Amino acid sequence: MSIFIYIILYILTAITWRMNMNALGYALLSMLMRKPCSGYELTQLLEVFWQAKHSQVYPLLTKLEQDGLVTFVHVQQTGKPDKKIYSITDKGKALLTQWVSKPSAPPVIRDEFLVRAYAIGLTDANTAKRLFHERIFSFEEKVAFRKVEIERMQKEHGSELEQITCRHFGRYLLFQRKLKLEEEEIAWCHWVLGLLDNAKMKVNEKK
Amino acid sequence: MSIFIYIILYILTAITWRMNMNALGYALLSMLMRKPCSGYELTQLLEVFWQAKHSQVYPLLTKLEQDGLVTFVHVQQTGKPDKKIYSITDKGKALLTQWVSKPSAPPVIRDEFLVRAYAIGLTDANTAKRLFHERIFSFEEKVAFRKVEIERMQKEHGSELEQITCRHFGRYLLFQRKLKLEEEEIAWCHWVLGLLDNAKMKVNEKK
DNA sequence: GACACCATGTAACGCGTTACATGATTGC
DNA sequence: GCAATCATGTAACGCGTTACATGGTGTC
Repeated sequence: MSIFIYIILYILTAITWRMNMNALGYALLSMLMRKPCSGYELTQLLEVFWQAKHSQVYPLLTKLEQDGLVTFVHVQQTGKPDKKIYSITDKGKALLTQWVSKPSAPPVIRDEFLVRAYAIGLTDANTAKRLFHERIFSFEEKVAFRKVEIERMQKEHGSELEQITCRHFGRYLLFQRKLKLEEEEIAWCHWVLGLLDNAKMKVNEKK
Repeated sequence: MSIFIYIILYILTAITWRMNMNALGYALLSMLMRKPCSGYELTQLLEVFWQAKHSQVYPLLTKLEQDGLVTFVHVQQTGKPDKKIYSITDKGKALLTQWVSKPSAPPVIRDEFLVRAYAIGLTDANTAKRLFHERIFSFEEKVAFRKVEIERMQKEHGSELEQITCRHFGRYLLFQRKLKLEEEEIAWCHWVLGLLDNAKMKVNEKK
């Protein structure tokens, strides 16, 4: 009885091994669900997830194509280099669909700034403030950019955007999430700056 | 004239090359500023930054020791394996101090769940909801844990904790940040669940 | 009897980054 | 003239993960 289960598991393992699909592979497939794209465009769009480099994207697309998960057509352009436009296949769509409802691996987050924040006591209050102001500045840029993107989406697609059936629904969710988290990061920086100011005032009081 | 600059740059490069310090190295140094620790303990404490494995921590500590940035003493224990307690040296402290005020590399964030959220349109509304409920559950656990840690710190160190001079200030900042961001993540999930419910209601209206 | 915790290490492998390589067009 | 944008690729290297290895104590 359970032999069948082992056979199925074996086949699934074999497929997984042959395809060696990692999260980036699925990220590319899910991007291609929205619309066909070139490798170059995918590299830019991937920014909603994380910043993968083209040197990783191009070879992976070749691999996905070999595994029959995507196909591409050559497109000749004038004044610009030629490109390959990739589309997801039925096989790719099936693989992605069965992957979506599986449990997710815990997120990987590595942020140098947090180490600096941790060791902030090694600097004077002014340097500390400078570091947090710089952090705020870089995140405000991100927030501004994110807001533009969200508004553009809302103008283009209207209330349809907030429907699961909309092709851009997933992208919209991620934009909103990034915006929230980036704003929260800024709020945290201001809170820290407040603490640093309190400390300064107390020093002045002592004088 | 500019020859001096090149010599300085060369020396700095040579030092950097020999020490080959990455963010994890500085993370360990900053942990050791708070108190001497074993490699095992450092691996647990590193959780505030990101989850490094012991297989990375132990060899790195050996390297830091060879570079004279940390020292260790053997501590024999009964009922438990022996351990090495590492402390930061003056050289390590100096290196860390000059690193803290340098600009930070952009954070690395890789989260599989976001790919699933992006491709959520491939599943039915119920599966989608299940995925977001699971996400909420795992983040609520983190929030609860974080709150316990913060309260423990506040009880132990009182209002001194909110002073840059406190040895635990950095750690406190990071705990508060994680808490805020984790709560924001949960809020986002609830927002998404709201959208998914709206969609369902509209389907019902059509019936 | 199995599992989790404490504690330290090594080896192999795969993923991701940096750098090398090419080339036409548009804007400052 | 220089940099940026579009567009695709390869090669080398280092970081980080998984797995292998050991072994005593305490808990279910």
